[in-house]
Amino acid sequence: MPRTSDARERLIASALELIYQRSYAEVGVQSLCERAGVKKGNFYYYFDSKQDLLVQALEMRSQELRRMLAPVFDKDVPASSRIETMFKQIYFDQKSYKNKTGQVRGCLFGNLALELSTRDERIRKRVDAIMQALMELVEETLKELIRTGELPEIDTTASAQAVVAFLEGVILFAKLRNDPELILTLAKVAKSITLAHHEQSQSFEDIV
Amino acid sequence: MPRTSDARERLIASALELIYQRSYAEVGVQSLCERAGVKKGNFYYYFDSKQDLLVQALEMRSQELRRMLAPVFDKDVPASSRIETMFKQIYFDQKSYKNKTGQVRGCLFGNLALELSTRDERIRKRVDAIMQALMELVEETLKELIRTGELPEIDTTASAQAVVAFLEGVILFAKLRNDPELILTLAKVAKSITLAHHEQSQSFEDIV
DNA sequence: ACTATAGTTGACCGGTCGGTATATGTCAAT
DNA sequence: ATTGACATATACCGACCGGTCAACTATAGT
Repeated sequence: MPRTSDARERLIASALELIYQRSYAEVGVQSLCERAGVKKGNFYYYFDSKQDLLVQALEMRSQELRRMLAPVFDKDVPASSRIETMFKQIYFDQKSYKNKTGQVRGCLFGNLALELSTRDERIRKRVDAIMQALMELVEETLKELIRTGELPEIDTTASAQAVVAFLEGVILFAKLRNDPELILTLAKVAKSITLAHHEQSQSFEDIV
Repeated sequence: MPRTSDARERLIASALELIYQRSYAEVGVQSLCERAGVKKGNFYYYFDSKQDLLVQALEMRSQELRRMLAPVFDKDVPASSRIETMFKQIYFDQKSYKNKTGQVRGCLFGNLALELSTRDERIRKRVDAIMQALMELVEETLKELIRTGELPEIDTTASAQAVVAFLEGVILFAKLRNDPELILTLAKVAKSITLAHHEQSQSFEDIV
């Protein structure tokens, strides 16, 4: 039997929209249903719980992220500009949302990481896995730069971690200031992060 | 007439504890009162609203932060090691909390920045101001390093911004992984961030 | 001892929370 | 035409939400 209802999809879309803009705790099942045009009793036909909906919405959104980042980390874009391009891509994303709604909503995964990491182990693990996947894209890029001699032999895992942490921090500030331009301003700093690890406990003079 | 009750202080302490560990939306006035040993009706004798309590708690916590960071940014610690020392200090803070409770709680201001920036303008402004103050400590450090020739002439405002953004990103990951060691690992990357801005649109080779 | 005020209390408000139970409507394959 | 899965709807649960209020008690300063 074919699916004949898109209520599930509408609920996931509503969850993505509302939880992204507000927060998980602040968005009730009721408002989710209202936005999706679904009666509350019907909600639990499609999802075991509010948490279950979030898990499935997270899956959807992580695929969106993958799709958005695919051209950025594609083989035909030079490795040396991928990370900066990623920052720019995220900048455009945040900016277009601000143009629509007046608000910078930040990174859904970052938002949920801080809201739910200490409260919901299942969500924590999913968000962690998504971040891990992003880090692997960055790490692959770094490895390629080492292969081509554009980067020295550094700890690619730690450096990729640092780049993604910086990205999340930058997005946090963009949300706090409600100013997407900040992402663009700080994007160029990102590449310097990759150079830190092989310098160990060097003083500033040694680097300069 | 002198103050004869510490209920206000107990409520603020409870708010700091509970909101830090859970989130603003998830912690109700009721649970706040239970922890502080105060009846709910009494809560509104001391605070206009739950939001009002958070504002005042934020004030308290920002003073704690200032006190915690004062020795780090003191004149008798060399400017070249202040930023790294700040990371270490925050590492110890997060680690001691994890030893007590089993959880990395992250940065209260970062948590609230992501949870409430789009929802509560008053809180947003307060958190922004606190972040700004931290950035100024970092910026003063950078200026001193330039004065002593340990750093080239860079855009200190943007670099300080980048350092604090990185810090917040690192803390976010520590919370997501529930692993404070991450802060220590990534601390050494911080200094390289300050070197990025005067490199403009340089390629990786130019830096290496 | 009195009194003004600081502090406390419990009952109550309308509304929402996540979740459940159950009856019914819809449609395709047999 | 009947079956059975898909799908929707209504009504309800106890608990909790942030917030209000009038009545009360405890105490410090006189």
